[in-house]
Amino acid sequence: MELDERKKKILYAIIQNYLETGEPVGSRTISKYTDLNLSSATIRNEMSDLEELGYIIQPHTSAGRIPSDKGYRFYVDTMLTEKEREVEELKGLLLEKDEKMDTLLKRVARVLATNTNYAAMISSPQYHRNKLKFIQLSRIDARQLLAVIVVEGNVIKNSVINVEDALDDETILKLNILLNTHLNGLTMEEINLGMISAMKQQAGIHSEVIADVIDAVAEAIKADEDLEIYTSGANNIFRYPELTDNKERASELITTFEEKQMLGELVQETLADENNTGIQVYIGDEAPVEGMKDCSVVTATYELGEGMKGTIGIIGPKRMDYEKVVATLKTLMNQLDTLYKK
Amino acid sequence: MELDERKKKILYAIIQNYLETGEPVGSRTISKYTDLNLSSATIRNEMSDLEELGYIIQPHTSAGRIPSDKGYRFYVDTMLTEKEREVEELKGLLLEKDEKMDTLLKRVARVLATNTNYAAMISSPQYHRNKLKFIQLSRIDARQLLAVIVVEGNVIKNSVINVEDALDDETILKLNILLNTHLNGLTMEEINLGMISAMKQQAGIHSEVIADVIDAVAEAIKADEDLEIYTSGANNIFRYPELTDNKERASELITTFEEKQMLGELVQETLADENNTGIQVYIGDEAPVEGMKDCSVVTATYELGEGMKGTIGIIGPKRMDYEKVVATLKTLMNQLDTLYKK
DNA sequence: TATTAGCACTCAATCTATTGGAGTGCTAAC
DNA sequence: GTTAGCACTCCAATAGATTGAGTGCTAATA
Repeated sequence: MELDERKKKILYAIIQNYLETGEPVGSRTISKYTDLNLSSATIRNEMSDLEELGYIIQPHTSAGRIPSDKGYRFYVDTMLTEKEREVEELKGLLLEKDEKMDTLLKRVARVLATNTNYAAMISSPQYHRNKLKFIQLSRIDARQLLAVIVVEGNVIKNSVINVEDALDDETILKLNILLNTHLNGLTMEEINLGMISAMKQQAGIHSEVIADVIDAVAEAIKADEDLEIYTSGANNIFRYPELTDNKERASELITTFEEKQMLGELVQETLADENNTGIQVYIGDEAPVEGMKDCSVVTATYELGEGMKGTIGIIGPKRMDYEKVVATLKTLMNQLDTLYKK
Repeated sequence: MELDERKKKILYAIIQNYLETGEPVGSRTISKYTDLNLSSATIRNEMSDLEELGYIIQPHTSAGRIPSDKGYRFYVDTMLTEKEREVEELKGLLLEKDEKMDTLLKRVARVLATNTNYAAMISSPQYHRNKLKFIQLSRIDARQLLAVIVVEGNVIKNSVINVEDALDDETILKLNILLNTHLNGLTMEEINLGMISAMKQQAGIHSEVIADVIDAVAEAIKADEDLEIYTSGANNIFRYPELTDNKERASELITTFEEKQMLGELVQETLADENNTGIQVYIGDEAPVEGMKDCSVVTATYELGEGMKGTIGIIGPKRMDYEKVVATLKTLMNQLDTLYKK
């Protein structure tokens, strides 16, 4: 048995109705709502077929039908290809270039959450492909050095290095030159261990101290450790009884938002997806995050200049307003894009 | 009518029983549990008095009694003065000096939450009294300067400054000297506007550019904006039906944990309390945070070296195990103290 | 005078029918 | 292939009935 055109229409109508009401939908409703001009009995037959095909589910005998994950998948796929709802206005978002990265991201998360009434997350941009722009060691103390590393896009990292023997100004100057000549202009990936050991050799005399220093610098350079994730609107899950009626589940969800590492997987997966059409939808089990089996997740990859990629995600119930969410995300991406071009 | 010794004993017993069970406690229970050897009828009379005095409440006729906020207050006060439960072990906390501040604080929050089964928060230490240790401007680009500010205790702040006209190395050197001679060794509070304008004057020639630079430095120095607050265990509220049965309230609480600014007030209030015995208990309305009317909050001020003060808080239901929480907090403070002394 | 036993009363919580209605599946007719 | 009709199912809501923990009051007791 295949999905003919009529079945598709009916399935679409069922899901749309369910998204609106959150209640199981019966044959009579569809018979009246759609312009198919079919009696409820006919719809019933078709629904029976759709259930057999796995697109819809009956919570119990004598109840209407609700979409299965497969059904949602059908809906999302056809929706994304066929419809192109004009982009909505994003309320309350004013982006300014000078804003600091973290406050900007926090604000974006909040605006997304309040505009959609779902939970929102946003990851700080990863800058793997970016070039090292500036390295500097300074002495702040007899026994302490400060390493400042600046990457293109003005991402800055600091690291305090404890040294056993005091270094004189000249040594520090030499080290600075050594570091900059070797490393400047390189991307994170181009810096390898061989290079570092070569530098250690060149540094020669103070090898003990210098090894420490270079190690610390290498440590500071490692990018992946500062994948920051900001969330907002976790409280929105309380709007959807199917997510909060079971307290275990609710607690699990809240934990996921609070202990953000788990969301990290979502970020990785979204970024990894190469044939990236921009927006991805995970329904139920499809999401790579434990404890989101009852949710749907819509993610998007944003870009703030070359190589500065991050992930945005909206987490809500399966019956979320996919159209609106997708439209909202698209608006946002546009805004972030213009922001960078300014 | 006053609280005689017997009434106190009964009240104490009622509250303790309620803390254990979470159920309204009746006269018969008290009659059996305590060693007062009084019949339930007598207890009833006493309870009637206690209710009149406002220490306990009857949720409805023919129900047992539960403590009022005033009752809790009595309990906490007598408990804190009389009992000194030996300090419990804190499971899973290994503090190391070299750990970065933010990961340290996150871990402390998590350990507190898992040890107590309540929600925990911890604020980054405020360093008002700390001295400026090191300031440096560097050029990272024709049009961009990087300001690095280090404060005693190795708190580091960066700020990228855009300048219209390129500065030559000499100017930057001069600026560095100017900044360091004027500001080094000063506390945040000792730096005032008069001083800054004096510096602007001295800088003289490049006044336009220099004004920008000094403004940016002043901006970066402002301490209050980086009051970071870390939370953990928000999900624990689901353990206590009285906090989550009403979804509105639950949602409000979760929001408070997620949007951490509100917790900031708690931090301010705790730090402000001068006659600080170390640990404070807020019951219901007493807490300065909206949306915690059904909660109790236990806060403590920790100190990591002179002037580096921060706030720890445990948020749970009113019927929390105050003794355990207080003991746990005390252990923690000890550990933080030893950590600093190392 | 303080304490207690005894009893009537109250009220939330729990259980048990009972009912109404939304919805289905099936069959027979169109 | 479509539809009307009907018996059937099952949830959800409602209304009693029942239970039990707990109270307040009174009268007896130490």
